[in-house]
Amino acid sequence: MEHAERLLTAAGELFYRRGIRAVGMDDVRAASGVSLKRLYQCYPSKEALVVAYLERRDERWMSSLTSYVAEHGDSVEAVFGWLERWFAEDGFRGCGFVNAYGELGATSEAVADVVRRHKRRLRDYLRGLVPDDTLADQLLVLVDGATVTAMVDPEHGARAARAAGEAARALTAACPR
Amino acid sequence: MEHAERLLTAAGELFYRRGIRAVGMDDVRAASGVSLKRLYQCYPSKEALVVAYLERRDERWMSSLTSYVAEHGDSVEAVFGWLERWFAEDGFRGCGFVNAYGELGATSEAVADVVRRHKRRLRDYLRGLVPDDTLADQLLVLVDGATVTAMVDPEHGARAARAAGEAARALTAACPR
DNA sequence: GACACGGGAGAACGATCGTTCTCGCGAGCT
DNA sequence: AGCTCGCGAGAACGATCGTTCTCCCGTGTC
Repeated sequence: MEHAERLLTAAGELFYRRGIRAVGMDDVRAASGVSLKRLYQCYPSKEALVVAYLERRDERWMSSLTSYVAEHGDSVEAVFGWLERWFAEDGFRGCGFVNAYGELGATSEAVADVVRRHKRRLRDYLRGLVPDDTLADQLLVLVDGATVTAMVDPEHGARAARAAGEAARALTAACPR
Repeated sequence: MEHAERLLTAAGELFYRRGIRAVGMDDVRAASGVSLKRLYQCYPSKEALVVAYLERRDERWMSSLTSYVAEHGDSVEAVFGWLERWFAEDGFRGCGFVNAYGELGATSEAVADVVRRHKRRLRDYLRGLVPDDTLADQLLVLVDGATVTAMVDPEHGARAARAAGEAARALTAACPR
């Protein structure tokens, strides 16, 4: 069933770019070329589609980050190099999870859950890169903060990423090895 | 005309807690006690009400932060002390501007603008607290990152604020005075 | 060829939204 | 008292949403 795949690709694009509530199920149908009937066979409700979108985004986003960082010697700096590239991508619009949480976190517990899981996974991954728990918390804060700053002010996204990266380097260097 | 005030108070509460698109104009009417007719006299559209909400939120949020920090000797650490208190407030749900941008930034240029102005004002204020431009960028990233982390994981909001505060202190100390 | 069936296109449905309109009451002026 | 005007309550309107249903055609099987 490649329909689910086409649906997730189209829905992901739309949800991320426009915001979730701004996208109707008929928009997803039109963008994916999958009929409404089959859409509801694959995902019985919009909420289910949204959760699937976020779960797929989690997988792809995390694996893109981790493989890039692994290719660069698992260094903390590589995390911010990856961020800088991400911020420069066409259609970058901040963290899809934070945006989803702001929109639906108060309404849908399922959405809030998958966002929390994603952030926990990210923190756990960062924790593996550094020798210290507090440092992992700080890295997470820097990553999310740089993402927010780059979203609101796309022209200075690179500056935000570099400032965060320098902060991370300084903090890491100051930390006992 | 105190109607505008009552409207902004009620609308602000609802928009912030539930998300903007989740709140109907009739919800605002019910919560404020102001008739629909007068609502549209004060704010000719929902977008106008949203913009007014964000502008008022900007004023109050900034003045709460700046007056607290001023009372604590204009120290950078006070910024994060204030954040920690904010995160612990009932009904804290992250940065209203980031949430609004994620929801409506792609749809409404007016909303995107007021969010950008707020973040620029915040950065300018932080710039006055530190001797360095890059440091101001880093502070902004830390503030927004801590806010996002505290929103998604409210139990560890205080931990995020303290980690960010320690990061800020370390970065400030490392910076030439 | 007859027939059952699955799926696509899109109409239909009920809810809700932003916005406007109607109606009727009550205060203030002459 | 009579008249006017502003306002509140809420119905109405048109659009749009999530979801379901109808209709019809193409295909595979006997």
